[in-house]
Amino acid sequence: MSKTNSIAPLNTYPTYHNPRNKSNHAKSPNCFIFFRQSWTTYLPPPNFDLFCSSSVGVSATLSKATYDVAMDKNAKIRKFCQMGDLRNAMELLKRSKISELELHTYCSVLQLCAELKSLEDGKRVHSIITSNGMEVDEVLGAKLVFMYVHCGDLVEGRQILDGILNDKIYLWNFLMSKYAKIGNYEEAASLMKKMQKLGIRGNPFTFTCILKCYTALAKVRECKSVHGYAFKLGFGSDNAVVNSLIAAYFKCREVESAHNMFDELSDPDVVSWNSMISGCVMNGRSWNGLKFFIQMLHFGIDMDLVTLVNVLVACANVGNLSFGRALHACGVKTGCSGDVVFDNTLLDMYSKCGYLKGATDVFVKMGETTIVSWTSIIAAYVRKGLYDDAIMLFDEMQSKGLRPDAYTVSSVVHACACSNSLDKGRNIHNFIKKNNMALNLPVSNALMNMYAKCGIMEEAHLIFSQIPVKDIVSWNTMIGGYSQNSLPNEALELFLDMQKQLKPNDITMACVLPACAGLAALEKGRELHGHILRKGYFSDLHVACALVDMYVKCGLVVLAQKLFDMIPKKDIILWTVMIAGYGMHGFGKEAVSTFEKMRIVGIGPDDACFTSILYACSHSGLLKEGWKFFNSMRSEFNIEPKLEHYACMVDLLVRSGNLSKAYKFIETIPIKPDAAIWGALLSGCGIHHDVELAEKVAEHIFELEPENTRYYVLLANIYAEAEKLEEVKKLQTKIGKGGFKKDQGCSWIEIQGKFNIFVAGDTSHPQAKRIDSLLRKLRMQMNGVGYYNKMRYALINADDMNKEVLLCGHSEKLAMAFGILNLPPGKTVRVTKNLRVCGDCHDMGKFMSKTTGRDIVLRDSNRFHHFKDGVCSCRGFW
DNA sequence: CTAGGGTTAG
Repeated sequence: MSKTNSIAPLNTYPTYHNPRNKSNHAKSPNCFIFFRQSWTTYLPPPNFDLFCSSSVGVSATLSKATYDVAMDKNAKIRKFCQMGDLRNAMELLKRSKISELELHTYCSVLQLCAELKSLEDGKRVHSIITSNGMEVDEVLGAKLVFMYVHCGDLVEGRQILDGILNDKIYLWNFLMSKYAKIGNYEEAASLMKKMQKLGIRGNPFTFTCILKCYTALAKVRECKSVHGYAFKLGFGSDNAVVNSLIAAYFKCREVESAHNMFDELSDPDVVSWNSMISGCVMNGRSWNGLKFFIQMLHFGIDMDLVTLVNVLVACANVGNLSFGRALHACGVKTGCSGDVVFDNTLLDMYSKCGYLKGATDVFVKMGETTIVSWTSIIAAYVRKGLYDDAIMLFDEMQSKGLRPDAYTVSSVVHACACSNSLDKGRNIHNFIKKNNMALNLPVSNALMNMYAKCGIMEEAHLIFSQIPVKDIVSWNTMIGGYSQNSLPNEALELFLDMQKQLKPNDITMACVLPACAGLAALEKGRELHGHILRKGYFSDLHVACALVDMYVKCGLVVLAQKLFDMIPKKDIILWTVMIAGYGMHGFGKEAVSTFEKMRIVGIGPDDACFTSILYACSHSGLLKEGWKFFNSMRSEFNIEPKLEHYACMVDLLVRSGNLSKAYKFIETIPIKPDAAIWGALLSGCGIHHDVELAEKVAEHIFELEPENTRYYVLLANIYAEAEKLEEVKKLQTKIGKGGFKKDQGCSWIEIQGKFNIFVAGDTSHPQAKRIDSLLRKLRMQMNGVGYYNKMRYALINADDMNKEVLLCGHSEKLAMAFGILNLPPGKTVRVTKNLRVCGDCHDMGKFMSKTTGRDIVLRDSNRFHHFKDGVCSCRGFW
């Protein structure tokens, strides 16, 4: 079976929304300077007497003498604080008597502790305050909260805030924003609820912060409720609040609400426009995002760095290179180019627009590179199929001392998957284990995909089973992996498991359908077709293609063709599937005309497509056409034939009886022929009874694949037909001793969604007697009209030799008979066999179709046989 | 003293 019949790569993943943890860029490294400047505004109030006679009791009772000393000490400590000398301030504080210290001195020290983020000193001041018996009132409490929160002890800060019930909004906001920053959105939300309970009015900061939290928690209803509350308090026209709402709605996929918010803004600023652009992009409406950008320029709003970054992403998504170049120019003009984030995004834009040179140019000119730059340039090489370069870049990056993150690793694992580099893949897997990155879901998914692509499903499954919370990509990857590795049962089983937890999507369909195709599970396939129609997945080319392929392989070519005709934009893979489909069913002329139609619509054939058309020609005996296509590969399309193309040509020669030509042809192949090519010739020797050539050919084969039983059986049959029974016996003992892997012949038929599986000589089936008597009756009739029992077919597979199965016991006969007995009259009997059909069963099929008046479609491991009125569609070509 | 919009992977 040619490889081309499988559909395109199935693991194209859905792009789904990933709420990002935004780093707060406002926290620049010079925040200390910022605090030092603002701190000077917190110098002691001018009227000290007034201050002392207020609620602070301790100093109010001081005598004039102590007062002066105290004044001196307090002033000294505050002086140290002013200069940022925490050490001396602390020393003096510790050495001072309770009676000497004033509230404001404590405040100054706490402020400095906060600025220097010295939690230890802060705590000491706190304990001094407590042991001094100072009342922690609103002023001192606020300062303590500020210190604790600033130093990162949110729990202590929260506790003090709860105790003093300060209604200073900034303190609440401060705590809330810190919780948001560390990702503890639940705690932030609980603060918000407490504020509401206490009747503390929020301000714009409160709302922007809480919206961010609820968005991160994906709480749409809570966002809406905050929306209502903020508007009730009169913040409906505050740009920051409305901008936050726009972002929140977009991230919750409430696109319409976001647009409504924007429309209500009387004076949208650059952030509002940026929010619209990014919102459109993240909701898959990049083109709309670009429109907003143009509109924004019409309104005279100046773009900034964020604008450009957003628009570049949109541009990358729509793949518009020329627009991207214009944006590049904008970046230079506005001074954004040179910024790492801008350059990273620009690089990625070029890469996604397919312009690798542009991406590398940006990369080499970058002064500063980050992990994102490297990941992007690696992904750029992967996108172009330059997998080895990508892997090299990965190594180079590490030698520069940059540590790959989950993004980088995913890209490189993907490169290994695409290039079938199992060894490199394993290396990176080890790296991942060492760095504890296997906990990252996309990384695990990428690894599974890599192992699946390399055909190691056990390894893939091990990873799959260790993922605690699997997403739809995990399931799809695993199902698709089983499908592509010819493990359709495992694929379907997993598909059932998946549905207990998740709803399948379009990609799931494209992953399961090949499993149905593999098993010829028509009922299941139809069920999926229904689901696809209800969900509107047919518009996805991958899905449509998989559906066509499924129907082809379930034997319903006409239906497959109808679906094929309905697909408006066909790609090369779809055309290839249809051509291969016709080929499998022996509709060579249709295959050729489909190929020509494809040429007319301007799609150039690739090498896989040529395999399909050559395969079709050989299976329909189209000798002349076959050679024409084969020769055109080089002359017209500049495609160098691969082994599989040569194999088709050998097949074609063999089928048309040109055995010696085929032998000579094999000798001229510039690539070393494999066992399959010689095997095609060997079976040709069987059909044309050429024992001498068969022996010569078999030598080549046994050298290449000494453990493949198939070829021993093939040769044994050739000997059997030539009545060289001694030779047959020799081979039989060889096979018996060899302990070779045997393919057991088995056939199955699906009736009302249930699979009935038959193996050769099986008498355990509940209907075994009925089947047997039907077959006996048919056999007698056959003999009566001149068919005779052809002993030469008796050795069609290795199993037969061991079990000495009688002719009549072949699994495909049993399955066909079972179908005739159990399907309503007029319904086509569809049987699938895992090996090639044997000649006697083929005769039986033809005869059955005539005497019972039934259409029988038999799919074997090589092609389809449509039995109708005593004739088979293969016309002897199989 | 606290805020709203931004880059990389499958």
